[in-house]
Amino acid sequence: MNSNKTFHEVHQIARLSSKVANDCLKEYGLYHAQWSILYCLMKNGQMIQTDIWRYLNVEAPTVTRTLTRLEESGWVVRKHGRDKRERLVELTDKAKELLPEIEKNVQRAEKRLLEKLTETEQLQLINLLKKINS
Amino acid sequence: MNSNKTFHEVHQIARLSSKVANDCLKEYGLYHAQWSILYCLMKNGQMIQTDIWRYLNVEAPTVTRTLTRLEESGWVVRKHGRDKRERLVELTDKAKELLPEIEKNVQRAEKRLLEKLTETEQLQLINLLKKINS
DNA sequence: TCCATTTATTTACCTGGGTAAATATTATAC
DNA sequence: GTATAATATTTACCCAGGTAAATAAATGGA
Repeated sequence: MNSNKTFHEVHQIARLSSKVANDCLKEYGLYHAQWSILYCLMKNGQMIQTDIWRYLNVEAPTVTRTLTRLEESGWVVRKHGRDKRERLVELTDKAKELLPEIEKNVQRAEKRLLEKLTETEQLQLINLLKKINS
Repeated sequence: MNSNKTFHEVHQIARLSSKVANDCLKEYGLYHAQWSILYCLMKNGQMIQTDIWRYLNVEAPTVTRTLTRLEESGWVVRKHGRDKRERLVELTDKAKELLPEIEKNVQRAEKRLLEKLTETEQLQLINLLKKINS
């Protein structure tokens, strides 16, 4: 009985979350899915596309499309590696310069998203989500 | 510090959630957003579109598009009311007949989504999500 | 060596979220 | 009564998720 409407509540929070994220990224011309890839590259350095979509847990075509946009807007470059099937993705200088500032903005936005919860509840939430996704 | 990566975790659970929902709706030719509207109509009876998007907390054009698909596939009908701006939406006989069975399927899918959590944790999660969305 | 299989990426097409602007109708103020 | 404002819906166009199938390159086995 208690699982009734789970989909609905998850759906609601997901839309709210991407709205808040998109909002704080707007001034940089970025969207939340683009940010998630840039964040990934900032923490891991050069990656091939397969690394990215496996880490983010999305499908390969989704990453292809988003990377195309990120390349067009000058946030990443893609090179061919020794294995010519792979594409090596890395941040541009513009990205390396701006990302730390953007990260701070995103962290503030995350705080706003959770501001109705106490510190304890915030920790509980993250842990429950991680447990489901594990 | 604890709010770091909230967007990421929420995003993950959201995709998992819609995947599980779509999967259990596949045999009826439905998608999760379509189900959410049908569920809404099943509980509330005839509604106008504004009632639907305000309840689901999405934008009007999103509901317009999804209703068009639901009408094409024979789940709902739309009529004009006394106020000619409004469109009254209601379930077809096919929908009324199948929805109770579909609801049971969806409830089972919701249980699968949460199966890694204890009963207590499931309640905690729903309550935390509701609190954020309130 | 050569053919079959695997792997990495892309293309085409579907659903579903958003915003901005257009349309049609109703409500309101003067 | 008529012009203006508000309301309900739609249209056009973004971004982002998915699947299925195509392409290209590398790997492996006979």
